[in-house]
Order: sequence, then C-alpha cells, then structure tokens
Amino acid sequence: MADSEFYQNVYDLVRQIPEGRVCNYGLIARYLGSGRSSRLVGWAMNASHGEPKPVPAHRVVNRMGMLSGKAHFQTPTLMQELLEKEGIVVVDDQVQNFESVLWNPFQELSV
DNA sequence: CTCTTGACTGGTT
DNA sequence: GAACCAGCCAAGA
Repeated sequence: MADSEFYQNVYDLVRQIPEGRVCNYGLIARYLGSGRSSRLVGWAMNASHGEPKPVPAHRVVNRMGMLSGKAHFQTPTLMQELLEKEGIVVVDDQVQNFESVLWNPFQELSV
C-alpha cells in the first residue's frame, strides 16, 4: 500500500521537479536507492491518482523521453499539452531536447 | 498461495 | 543498430 515511504518519496521528488523540466523513472528509482526498481516508480505514479496532493506525473517520462504514461492521464493528450504549456517541445509523444530539459535530482538536490 | 501484468532499465545477442 | 532476455517490486486475479 501507500504506507511505504517509497511512494511518498516518489511523489515528493516528482513534486520537486521544476516547470519546463522532466525526469525519467530510472533516475527517480536510482535516487531512491534502487536503480532497477523503475517499475515501482511507475506503479507509484499509478497510485498517485488517489493522492490528495496533485503529482506532476506529466513531467515523468521514460529514459527515451517518450510519454509512456500518457495513456494513464485523464486524456491521452493532456500530458503533451501540459509539457508544451511548460515550454517543453513534444513531437510524436517524444520530448525534444530531452537532455536539455532532463532534471537530475543528484545534481539539483545534491549540490 | 501461485501466476500474470505493469507509467522501466540495462545488458547481451 | 535493433531485438531479446533478465532483474526489480508491487498489486490484482
């Protein structure tokens, strides 16, 4: 259940992602301690729907910068719209300049 | 209790 | 360079 701090850590970390930036599951998973538990991040995001606080899951994409979780949003186009609204260029469900908008918790939070 | 699926990644073939 | 296999944790059937 959401008792695990892992979920809260994921939500908190995702909420710390600034606008115009995106993060990938593996990076979040690695920051939390498990580099290959990226599936848990995805599952945590799936549970984020019932969270009282809004989670900017649209800023979370897979390692290739693809909007893998867009289908889990209210609308399949909401994710792209939100990203483009924040200044992120999305083409064919892929984030352009992915490395430029990629947000690294290690670099940003560990400075 | 066992098996399958899932918003994933990395390494090997 | 693309495709397949293996690993990780959790929840639903």
